Amino acid sequence: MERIAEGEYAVMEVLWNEAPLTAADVATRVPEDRGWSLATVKTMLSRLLAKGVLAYEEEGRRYLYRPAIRREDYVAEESGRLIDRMFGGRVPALVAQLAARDKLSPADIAEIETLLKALKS
Amino acid sequence: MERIAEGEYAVMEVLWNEAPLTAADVATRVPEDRGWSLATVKTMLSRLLAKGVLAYEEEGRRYLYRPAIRREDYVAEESGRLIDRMFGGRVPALVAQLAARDKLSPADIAEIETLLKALKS
DNA sequence: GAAGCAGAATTACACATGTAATCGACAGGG
DNA sequence: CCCTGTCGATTACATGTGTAATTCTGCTTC
Repeated sequence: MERIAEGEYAVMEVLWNEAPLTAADVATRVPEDRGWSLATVKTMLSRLLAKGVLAYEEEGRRYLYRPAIRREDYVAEESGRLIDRMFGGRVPALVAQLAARDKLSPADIAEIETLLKALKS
Repeated sequence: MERIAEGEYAVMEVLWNEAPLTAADVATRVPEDRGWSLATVKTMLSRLLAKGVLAYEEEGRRYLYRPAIRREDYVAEESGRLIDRMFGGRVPALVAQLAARDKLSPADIAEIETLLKALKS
């Protein structure tokens, strides 16, 4: 699966939330703070098509875009990459790091514990 | 803190493991599979200096390079970025994803549980 | 039917990154 | 003293990315 750049990812997010959409619709749904013009969004869409992570169907003269890959799959790949690179593939090392940085609220801890408990049965 | 590109990161890894080192020494320690020439390694070193994430001291005519940022800090920043982008900042969502993908061995689970238990006291 | 508008396609351009080669300075061996 | 190897510094060049503007083409509206 081709790599998706940071900006492109924002477009994918939109389409993972709602699809199919026209280019114009995607543009209105991209987070405000990107400050993108419609032209920029169209560039992103083309590049994502070229990467094969989006598909489209023609609706009259317009395209309706939709994701061609599943969000879970991409997210899994990216997180795997990070865990491999930064933690030698060891998930516990990641969790230890988060713990050391106080990134885990008591609620997070409880939630994770419940998750893990369920896994063991 | 400036962003470190994938390739540059490999150089940082070397120096986080052992520092200070000369450019030549870094080159020999970069993973084989990169297939980098010494020139490439030198480019990386310059760019990392420019980004302020490396420092050096002169030893005669050579530089001895050493990290100017701590590995933990950088790793924390990067993992935070990924968790924010892909999991809405929710660590349990990340763990759930890993679980759903069978990325957690029984040993991992046990290790994480121990970790979390320690946190609560 | 001409003019404009709305889509996608094409082109643009600067900065980042991967991957070097080349340059200019100097140190050490003959 | 000069040659050569070794440094860092500078330059190179293709591809990716952010961020558009421009072009081409066909539908709509006078």
